[in-house]
Amino acid sequence: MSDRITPRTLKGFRDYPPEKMIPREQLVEIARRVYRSFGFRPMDTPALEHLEILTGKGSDETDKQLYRFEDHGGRSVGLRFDLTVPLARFVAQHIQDLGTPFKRYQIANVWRGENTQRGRYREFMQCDFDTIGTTSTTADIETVLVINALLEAIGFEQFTIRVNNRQVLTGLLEKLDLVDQSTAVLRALDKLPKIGAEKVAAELTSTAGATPQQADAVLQLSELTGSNAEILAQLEPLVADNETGKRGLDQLTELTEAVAAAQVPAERLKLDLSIARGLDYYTGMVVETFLDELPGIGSVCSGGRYDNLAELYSKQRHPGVGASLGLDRLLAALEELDRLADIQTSAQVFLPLFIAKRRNDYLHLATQLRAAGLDVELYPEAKKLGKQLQYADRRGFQVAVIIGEDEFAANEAQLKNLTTGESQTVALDDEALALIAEIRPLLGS
RNA sequence: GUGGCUGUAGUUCAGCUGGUUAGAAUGUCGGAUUGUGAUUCCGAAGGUCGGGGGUUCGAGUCCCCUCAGCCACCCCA
Repeated sequence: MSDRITPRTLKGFRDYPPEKMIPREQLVEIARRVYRSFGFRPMDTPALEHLEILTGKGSDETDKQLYRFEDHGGRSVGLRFDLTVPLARFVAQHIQDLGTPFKRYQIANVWRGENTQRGRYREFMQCDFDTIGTTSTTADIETVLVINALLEAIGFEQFTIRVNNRQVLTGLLEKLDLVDQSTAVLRALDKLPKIGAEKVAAELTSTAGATPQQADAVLQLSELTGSNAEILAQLEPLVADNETGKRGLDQLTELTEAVAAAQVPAERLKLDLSIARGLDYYTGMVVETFLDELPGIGSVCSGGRYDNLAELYSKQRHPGVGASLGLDRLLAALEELDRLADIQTSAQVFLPLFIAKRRNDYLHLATQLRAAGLDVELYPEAKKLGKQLQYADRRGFQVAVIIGEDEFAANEAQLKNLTTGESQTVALDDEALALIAEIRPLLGS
């Protein structure tokens, strides 16, 4: 019997026991609700795609991380490593039927064979929302509003949405004749908060081939500080003689005004010209979101505008804008801030199986309560009442409905508030209406 | 992918320079208490010391490989 297989999971892949899954499902539920409230519609794509769909982009980095293999029919296939590439394929294939603007959300797992760290796994969930087929700045603005609504709905009040516009940087690079090196410049700039201006300047000269003067010129953008209005004012002379840069400035101005008009507290939106985002397909607005209480955890919601989503798969141009909620980071943050309620049950109402012979009566009552919209768990064994209540207590049930022979005889139920320990006696009519009415107020919060 | 740290009951950890049947706390289960849940008391189960190989009279302890976790680089959610 020693040749039994050791139970284990692959590196970077995780099991989700109920105590992890319950807050996870709650977050996903919140995200869905917020996305829908802005009119985004659900969609999904297969986990597995033809390899050339995924490798099309050709970046070495994604190529290294891609899970790839041959399927049973000898096809080369790969697991999706993000939701953007499958969206591009989907749009190229179906946009005629969908019409534009196409607003979608997609919450699904993706896989990357990279090295693991806390909060970084090989299988993880992305919660993306995008608006495809419009270049309107209104869609950019709405993206910021969705991020704000998302974090509010999760229960955060202190967070900062940092916004930049790629065209500002692109304009500057045009002036400096560095456009060809934009990817290297972006990656260097992205490290600014981590390694500091000096090292970024060094990387700009070594990797991006900039002269020290050019590096300084690029870095001066990120040194602009002050209120949003002050930053915009300082930016104006820097982009004055470049069309691209001016467009970026105009869009940023429009965005700050619109977001304020939409009642987002002013301190939450911060123009930050050092926000770069390493991905080179962004062409307009870029956005990252930080929790003020835990800035070190990184951006919990990031995205931006891209000019041509499906260029690899279609002759048509499909501009779009969107962002992705970092579910795992957010869960890690909530855990660290001790904001995860210790709920280990799906139901709130606990029904002990007190008298074994009365099982069918309990089942009947549970059915009545469920019909009234209450979630009820009936204990499956007629163990001692103390044990059953202990089970309910440990799992975070809010109320227990206790009915023994005395109560059955008197047509009563004992309604116990498991949080306070108090009990009350409630008459048990044929439809349990009085009981239902008494349970409801106990399930607040 | 590169480099560093770590790995002992479900969980958090003890285990001195290698030395007989690997401990504690907590949790789990049972009982004291066959009608009331975080208290108390009693009892039980639970470990091939991550896995494999080697050195040794003897390895949880030393060496090698491997797997997993964490950290940095890289990249990013």
